[in-house]
Amino acid sequence: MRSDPCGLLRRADVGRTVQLGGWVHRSRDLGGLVFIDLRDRTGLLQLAFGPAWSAVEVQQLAASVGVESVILCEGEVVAREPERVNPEMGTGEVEVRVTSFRVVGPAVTPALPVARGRGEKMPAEELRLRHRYLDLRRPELQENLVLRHRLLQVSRRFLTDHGYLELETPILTKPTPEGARDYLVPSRVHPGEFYALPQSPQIYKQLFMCCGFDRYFQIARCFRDEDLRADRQPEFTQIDIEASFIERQDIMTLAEGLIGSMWREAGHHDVPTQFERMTYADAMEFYGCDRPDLRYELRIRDYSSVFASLDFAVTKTALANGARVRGVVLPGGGAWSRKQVDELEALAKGAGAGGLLRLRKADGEYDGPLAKFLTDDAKAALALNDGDLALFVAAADRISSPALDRVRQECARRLELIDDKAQRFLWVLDFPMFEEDPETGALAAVHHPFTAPHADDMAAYPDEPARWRALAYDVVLNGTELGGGSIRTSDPATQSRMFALLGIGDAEEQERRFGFLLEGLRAGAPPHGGIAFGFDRIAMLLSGAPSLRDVIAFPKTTAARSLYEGAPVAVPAEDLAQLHISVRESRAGNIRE
RNA sequence: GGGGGCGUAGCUCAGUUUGGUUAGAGCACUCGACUGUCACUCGAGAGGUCGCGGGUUCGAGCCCCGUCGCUCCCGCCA
Repeated sequence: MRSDPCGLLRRADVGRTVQLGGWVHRSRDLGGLVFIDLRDRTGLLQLAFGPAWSAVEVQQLAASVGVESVILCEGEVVAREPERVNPEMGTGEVEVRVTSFRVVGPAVTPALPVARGRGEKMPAEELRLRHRYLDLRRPELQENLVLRHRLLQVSRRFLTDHGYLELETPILTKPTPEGARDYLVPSRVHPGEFYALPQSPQIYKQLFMCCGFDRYFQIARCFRDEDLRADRQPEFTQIDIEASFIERQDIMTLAEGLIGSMWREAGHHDVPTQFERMTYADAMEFYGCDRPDLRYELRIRDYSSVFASLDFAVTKTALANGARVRGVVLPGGGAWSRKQVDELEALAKGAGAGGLLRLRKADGEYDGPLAKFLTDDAKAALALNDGDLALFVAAADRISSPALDRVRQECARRLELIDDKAQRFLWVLDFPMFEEDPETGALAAVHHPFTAPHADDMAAYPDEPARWRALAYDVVLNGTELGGGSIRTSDPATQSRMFALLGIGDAEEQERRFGFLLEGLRAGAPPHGGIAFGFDRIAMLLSGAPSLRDVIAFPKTTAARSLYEGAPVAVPAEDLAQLHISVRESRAGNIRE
């Protein structure tokens, strides 16, 4: 039916008679001559129709066929004369003079354009999703999905070559009370009981290790019933990895290799073989967040000692209460208007800070509420240059870190400090094992409850689990988390203790909720650990797409709906009855489960 | 759960500031002309529940209230 994909014909094919099939991308009817740009996933090709080589019926058909119709044709590949070469087309040196032509899939007028003119804006997201069968025809989205395919293949190849087995885990699993909300699936055979869709294959992959599979990976679909974002879908794909008889370093080396292979596949050949490393403590101290963007500095510094000597009420009180005064110095920020700095303060307040203390230096003079309190020693310690703006937050670290994080991100953007060509990969290491709820003091796992703490921390502070660091690691690129993992607790007694520290002290409850993991560990567990990568996010970064929706064929809207098929939907009462589910009406009168 | 933006022709938008005749443009579509175009060009035509509902008014695309949808962000995402 087809001798060639249309986008691959080149000068070397001149003289061949070819059979082609594809979609009418655009057409130009010049009266005596007709041109059609034929499209398939390999690209565009110009078909030419003229009285010298096309029969009258063929010319008439070509002139009347609508865009997006599917056609089959036959013709001869001819070279274009030099002045008629189209350098923007891969096939621009040739065209096909069509001798026979058939419309096999006539198309109604498309609801939104597939072929866009230069500078023409994209249709609204809602329409693109509703008419996804057209949107996915656009070369940009086709390229994204083709890249996605290549990234999956190169990952499978890399991991397979390193001895990893691709093993599958169930989609119908057990609800997990911690973490994100589960998608629940009612059981028909067991009235009132529910499966959950997996948030991740975590426990299964650890059991694989207990079973001796030694090295596992899976391109795993995961589900979380939380609110969406541009970079968050309820259903997403992760590259999930676990290995036995390994240490943290082994997983990090493997991950660096895997990332390198994906980045090379996407055309980036300058990925370092070893990524930079930073402890969580340093990341929080100097960047205010656990996934710093190293493309710019604007480091946060501790100015507590400078302020300790100043008779300034705000900072004095804060310091007396055990807080610190931390801040950033912004070269050139002194030129910003009052309003522009107010906007920064709004960001800091949005992150929980009471406000931002401002200090500006211009022509050797200091300006701001602090200025008249500054001693010569303080001025020397601050070391401001003319044109600098310094912004301080006097608060506990858990307030000042996120506040200064947002401020410095916005300032880096304003000061155009971000080199968008740079790729700064970073390992963030030694996350705390637990975080303490500031009100209740209750512990929650920072990574997850199966992560192993540093053995020496447990030994040094046996009764202060809040001080334990975890053998966890995140890999970060330019401020975006690509993946994260940890060495797991393989000793069942330690695992049991972790559950107890997280408030699940009751042995029976532990067995009920995590029994099948604990049993697996008790049956002989090797030391093991792993990592998982957010694959959609990686595909988004490598394709340059602005949204996860542009690298997922059929994504959900931010309200978690599919607009093309119209899911979710209400189901007939008899179907619900089979599932032993009754539905009550919400205030708005809409049906809700 | 909260906040911001958007919703006008098939698509992208103008019109909303200050309510006032028959709501416009470009692209797409239909018809016509055209033998080297490649965002072809030129001429003509058709195409509207101004998201939806209610209110104010002599009169609403425009003002008010509500609601729905899309989107961005906060919360949330072990």
